[in-house]
Amino acid sequence: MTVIEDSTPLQQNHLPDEIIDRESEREQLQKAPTDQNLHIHGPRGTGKTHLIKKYVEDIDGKACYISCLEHDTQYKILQQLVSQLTHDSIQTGHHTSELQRKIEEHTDVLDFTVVLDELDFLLLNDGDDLLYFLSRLNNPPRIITITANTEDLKQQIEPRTYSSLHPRRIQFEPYTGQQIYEILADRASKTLKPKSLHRNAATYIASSTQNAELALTWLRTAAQHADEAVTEELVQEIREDAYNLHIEKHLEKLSQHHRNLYQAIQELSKEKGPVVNAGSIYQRYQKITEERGREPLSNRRTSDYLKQLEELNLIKAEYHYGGEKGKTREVRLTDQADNI
DNA sequence: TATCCACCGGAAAAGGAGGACT
DNA sequence: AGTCCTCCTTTTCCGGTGGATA
Repeated sequence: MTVIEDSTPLQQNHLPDEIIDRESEREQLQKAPTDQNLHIHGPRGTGKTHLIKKYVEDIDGKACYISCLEHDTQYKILQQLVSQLTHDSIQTGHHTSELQRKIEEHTDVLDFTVVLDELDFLLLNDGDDLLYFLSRLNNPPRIITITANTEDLKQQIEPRTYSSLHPRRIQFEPYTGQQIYEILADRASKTLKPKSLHRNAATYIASSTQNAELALTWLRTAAQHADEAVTEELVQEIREDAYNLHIEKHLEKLSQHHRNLYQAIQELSKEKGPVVNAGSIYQRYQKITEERGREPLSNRRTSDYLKQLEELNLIKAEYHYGGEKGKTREVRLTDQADNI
């Protein structure tokens, strides 16, 4: 016995045609002049990527969507751009300027949009070289940047880049409990048998998180476990599972080393309390990695990886520059109490 | 006043994969 | 096939941080 009628709309990457409660943002997006660059900022799970992907579908063919989580250097993004524009794949080994020239050939004759999602991961590695290059072309493409951590691009990039980019900012606020409730109810109506999502269950989820992605993962997990209906008890029962699944989904996109690091923090915070410092994390990470028969990365390298986990909001870190604790950072896991 | 803590984070360098040319 | 180029990933090196302690 299952409560699921049509599992498609429940799946992780499903993009429903209608977006709930993002009317004003959608309007801002559609009404912005097409030569105006945009910077979209908002916490995770507020529908930024979702809305942009729909937008890209609407103006089909004229936009390149690139996630800087996967393509985190200027070079990789240039490769992506060239291969999307020319429809064939580019290997490594080329000169950056050669790729830039190819892109320039396209911009000269074609107006198109470049969407850079998760921009923080590019800025972390390569700074703003790519943004500078794109914005200073003769006939620059329209640039839409999306980030969860950089509210104001001006703080993060060179003044000369900012002045040629000069993006209009579109801010996504966290969903309210009411909105999360509506999203859940809507999704349930499309996927579950009638009346199988209890009102209290949806209310419980909606009062626990403002992150729509997490809320939907939660609903999905509950629906898969449900016999007759998704009840409040069931939703409470699987709370932990749903959250872990949500985390796993993010970690999947990263490397085994990231996962080992995360596990190290998990273990340590279970043993010694929630706050752990970077040194002990590294030691535990080494142990875990060696036990799996792999060579651990250097301390310096994992320091960068920790930063990436932080950017993804999987951990929180507090930096100390000197003082009684020396120069270090204290790390703890982001948990549901943080209302992500 | 010198030294210590504990590790951050920038810079440089090493090693590797792939392309272009001879 | 060999050489030289490119960029990517990772390591190595090291200066720096500011209160606590001797």
